[in-house]
Amino acid sequence: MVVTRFAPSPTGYLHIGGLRTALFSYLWARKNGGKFLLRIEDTDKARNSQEAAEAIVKAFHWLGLEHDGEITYQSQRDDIYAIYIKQLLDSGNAYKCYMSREELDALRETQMANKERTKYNGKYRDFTGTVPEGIEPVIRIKAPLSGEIIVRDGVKGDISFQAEDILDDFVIARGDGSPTYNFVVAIDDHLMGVTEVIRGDDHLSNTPKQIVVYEALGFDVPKFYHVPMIHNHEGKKLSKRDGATDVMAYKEMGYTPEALLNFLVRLGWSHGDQEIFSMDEMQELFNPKDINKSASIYNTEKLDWLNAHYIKNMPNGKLADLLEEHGLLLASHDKKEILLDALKDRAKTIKEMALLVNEIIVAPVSYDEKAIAKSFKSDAVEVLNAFAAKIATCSELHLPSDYHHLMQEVVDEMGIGFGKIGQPLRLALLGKMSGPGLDAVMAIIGKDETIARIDKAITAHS
RNA sequence: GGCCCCGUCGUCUAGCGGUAAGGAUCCAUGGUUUUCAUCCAUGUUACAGGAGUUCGAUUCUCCUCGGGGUCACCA
Repeated sequence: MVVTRFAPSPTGYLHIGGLRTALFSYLWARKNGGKFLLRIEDTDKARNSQEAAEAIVKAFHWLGLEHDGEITYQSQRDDIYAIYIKQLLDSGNAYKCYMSREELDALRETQMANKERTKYNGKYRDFTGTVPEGIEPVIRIKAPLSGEIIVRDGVKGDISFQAEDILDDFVIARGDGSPTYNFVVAIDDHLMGVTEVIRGDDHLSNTPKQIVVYEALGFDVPKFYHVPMIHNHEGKKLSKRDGATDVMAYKEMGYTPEALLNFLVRLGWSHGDQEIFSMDEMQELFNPKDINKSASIYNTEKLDWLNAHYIKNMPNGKLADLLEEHGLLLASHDKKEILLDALKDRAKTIKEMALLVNEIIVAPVSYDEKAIAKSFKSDAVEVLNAFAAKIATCSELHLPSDYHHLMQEVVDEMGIGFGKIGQPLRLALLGKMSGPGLDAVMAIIGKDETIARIDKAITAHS
């Protein structure tokens, strides 16, 4: 059974980087018929973990990712951690350290002055004398002082660390008794039955410490996959400014879950040349062994393209629902299908599409002056009047093709090219020179509105 | 600074000793379209540098350079 987990610290929302590791973990669990667990790393009790968890679950829900089982809150597991602290103390794998903050600071300063690595000096490791008064001791684990620690990483390969380079007897419980990160991670992953840890490679250098904990407790070490970071345009860690914002902001901006997930799954992972992945395909094809070793740069050009792709291929009913979330009520519009068909391959986001819809159903309040000067001369008025007169006499006008036939008739009768009617008509209906097919526009707004807009434009420019 | 990781078009990436270094995006051009967008076609652009190993290196090794991560009683 493959068990993965997503273990965010409660910053209050889920961002792009976190979402990607969550997605990878989710896909790998689903592919193997395993479990995808959620744990909130809130050993720092100052923050409201409940709120953070809700925000993350909400984002997962929007994207269609569901975690299995109950959410684990580290802040509620102190009694569990206490058992393991005691176990290590009893077995002699950990000890109380009475060094004061001042003494520790002084030690560091000396080491820095001597250009040495800053590390705890092991003063209380095998201490037998009398203990200082008035100090709440921290608990330190006895880490190996020499030798090699190998992290077997599924992405990067085997990585070797020398204990003397990176380890010291690090703190596993603070003076107030609360446990620290590297300690609880190992315990929780073990207790939750996590078999594969997929996380950002900023955790790579923590891993040897966690391995020390696993081994001190006699736990099996899980399989690790450290996925490279996502960088911003400057090549630095992603910050709020450049994309590490709340994932839900992408919903606000009009991106679809399909596009966002597809975009993220291809950031750092690939399956040959394939670009488009449905959720089913992702679950079928994802394998962490195909994750890249190098960091990637966050750039939304491809996200825009993917979003446009998914909008283009979306059933109209679903599209209407999404538009409704952006404040556009289309349910009662009798020409909804024509409208959506005319616009769905023109928008990069749902939000943009909502704007495009409004550009059609709301009459223009101004006209492109340059285009008016060029294409709205007296002969154009004549053509428009002829066309308006023609549609006024027709009673059954519903489809784009109905309007197209009438435009064709006018063109034929007057012996002119299509451009002679198209350009002025477009200006009259939309106020500008771009937009969807005019026959569709007219079918959407209807005969009366078409005539009204033609009259209005002629009045305004004669 | 110590330790660790990384280095193919601007960007996302394929490649796993022999390729005209492929795809996607972006950009440009052409076609389609009454317009714009879509769509289709075409095109510009990449193996960080230097030594090895080898008949042959983008691919393997080492060095340099460059970038990133991490060094807490934060997670």
